[in-house]
Amino acid sequence: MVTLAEVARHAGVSASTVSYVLSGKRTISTRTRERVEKSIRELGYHPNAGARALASNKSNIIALMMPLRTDMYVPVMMEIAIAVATTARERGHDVLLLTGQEGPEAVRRVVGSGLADAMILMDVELEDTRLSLVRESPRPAVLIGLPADPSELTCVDLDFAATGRLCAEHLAELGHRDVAVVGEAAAVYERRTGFAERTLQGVRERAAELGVRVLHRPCDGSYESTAGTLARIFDERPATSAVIVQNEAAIGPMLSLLRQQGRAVPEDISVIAVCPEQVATQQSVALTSVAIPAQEMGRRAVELVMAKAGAADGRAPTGAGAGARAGAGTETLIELLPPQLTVRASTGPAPTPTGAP
Amino acid sequence: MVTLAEVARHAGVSASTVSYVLSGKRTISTRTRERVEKSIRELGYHPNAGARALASNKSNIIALMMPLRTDMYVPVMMEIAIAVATTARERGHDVLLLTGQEGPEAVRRVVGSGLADAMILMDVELEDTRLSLVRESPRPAVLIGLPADPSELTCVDLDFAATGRLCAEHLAELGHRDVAVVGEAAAVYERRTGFAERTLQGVRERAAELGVRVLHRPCDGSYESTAGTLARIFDERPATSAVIVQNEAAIGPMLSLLRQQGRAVPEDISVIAVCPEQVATQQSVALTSVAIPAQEMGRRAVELVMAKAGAADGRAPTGAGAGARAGAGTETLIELLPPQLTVRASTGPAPTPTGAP
DNA sequence: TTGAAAGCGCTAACAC
DNA sequence: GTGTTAGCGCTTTCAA
Repeated sequence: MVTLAEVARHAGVSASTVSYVLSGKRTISTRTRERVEKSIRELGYHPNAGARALASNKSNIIALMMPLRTDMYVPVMMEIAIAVATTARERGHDVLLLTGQEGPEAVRRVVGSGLADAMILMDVELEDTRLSLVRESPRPAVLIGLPADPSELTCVDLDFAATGRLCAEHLAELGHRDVAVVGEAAAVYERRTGFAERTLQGVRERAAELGVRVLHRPCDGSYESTAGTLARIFDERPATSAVIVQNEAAIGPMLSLLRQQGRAVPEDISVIAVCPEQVATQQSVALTSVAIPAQEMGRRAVELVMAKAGAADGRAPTGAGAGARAGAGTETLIELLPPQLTVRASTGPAPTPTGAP
Repeated sequence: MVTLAEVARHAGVSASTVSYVLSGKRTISTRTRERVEKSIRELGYHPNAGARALASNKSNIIALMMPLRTDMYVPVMMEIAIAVATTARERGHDVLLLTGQEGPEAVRRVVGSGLADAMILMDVELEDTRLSLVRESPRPAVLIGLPADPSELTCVDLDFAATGRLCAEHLAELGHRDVAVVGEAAAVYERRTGFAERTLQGVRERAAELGVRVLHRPCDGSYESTAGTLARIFDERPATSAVIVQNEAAIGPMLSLLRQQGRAVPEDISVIAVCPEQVATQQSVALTSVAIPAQEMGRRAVELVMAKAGAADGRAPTGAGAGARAGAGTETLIELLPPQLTVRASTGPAPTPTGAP
């Protein structure tokens, strides 16, 4: 294994010079730099990660904690994870993958061992057992999702309330007066991240303002469940002319069922989905949708967590020995990404009650 | 930050004793061990990962390299990743997530820096640019997937040829004589992992033996494409009474289309899918399927890579200074997981050509 | 059964 | 602009 010392000898300089060439924390003459870089290349030198972490007290690793549950729509998780990994690499960091399996303990372990410099937690629940640990952690953390009590935390999420409002508005403008919401499974509403409730609240709020009636039904996403949900909706509100779906699994079955029932989209019924772009465009009808900006969420999470890490480094101007907390940051910061509605082929004007115009 | 030295002082023992209590590499009297463990608990000690890696030359980290492309069926990737992470944790390791973005370079970086002790590569292509690096790497690696030339490599994959044979057999036993294969997108067959070809070959081979005719058509999984594929199939082989689908995206549309065409499953047409269990069971008809054992693949990959790491450690009995390679292992090892077919509601006896029995 | 001490490879003062 | 050097916290001989 090639060490920094060997590179130094090979280039005829001191170890610190090599180190500074690598870090750029000191100005080096072009001549020296080039010599060092040449040696590095010729010897095939790679700085040892462990030694670096030990000496600098920074691992250049961000821990990403995935949810334990798998009832979440997986592609979104994956897309976030990939965005996190990509963004982190752009900024010289690697990503450590933690599953929910280990539970809150993982936070302690990773932070305590100095394995990671920072954490990103996905799929945060309203009452998340990891939160107290995060608040006490000396390392910066960012949540993807919005817990019931976000105080002292940094959170990134889609603005689901605005999403709901946007959907209601779009349909109202098209003249719809009876709108149904096909939501997530009932269990999601009970124990979970709250995004479902927030969307629904947004829909109701704006719909009320615009004189649109809203009927909400949860749906577990299976074919049967979707059939049942649709049947109930048209049973209870025969005048329903538009559906907002916030449940990726239910989209396919729903379109299939509408087709079977002879309801044309969008002539007889309009459909808006809250889902990733890919899902919206790959259906039998291209869906008008509000995108779940998975990539952006992942990217912003990394940016925020690294900003916090930087702030923590910068602070405590070497000498003020008082503070106990290293500076994970105590401020509450909630970043809600603005929703964007893309009109495609699944929404159109409300059908006129009977016969011709 | 609590260090090992502090724990030692607190427990009234030497640093090495604490270290050995932690590693179990030396017998410690119960009395001493308990005292040390108590101190560890009371002080909230966590061994520093960087220092450990530096001193022991092992990071206890496995790198997991994900594919760059996203046209792979994502949930399977995710399931493998989670299985890898879980299994690794059970064995005291963490997982570093690498995306394909960085390309082969990532292999060099991670191995060179000692950041990871071993690597697992997912979604290996037939001609994969990472392979030469892997062969030369001093650290053990395991591939998930089977490249064209697996020599000197360790690979885990589902036995897709056997999968194809199993499907052909099942349908033949039910009396089907004309079978169609709805496959992956054409692009997949051209540039990719070869699993699609292997399945197809298995189907053809066994079908030929059993006197069953096979028609294969690629399909990109969109609704339109699936419709086109189905139309062609029934056009060219009106007697087709069974379909084998190896394309998760095409399953939903296909069932929907068959329904529209008034073809009942399984009375008029039998369907077998090659897909994860979850996908098979969540359709409008529970599908007879061969599972993609994502979890098992992830688990085995970790087990194999750790076995190789262990072997590399054990070998070179301290003194035989000759060998250059650290012992990543030069033997070729291919582990093909046996497929398992689960009969559900989508396959049944072939319909009799005309009218009654 | 336990201690003492020599590094592991790098960073970051501190000197010049 | 560059060199010297003292650690970072742990593992692991070697010695008792």
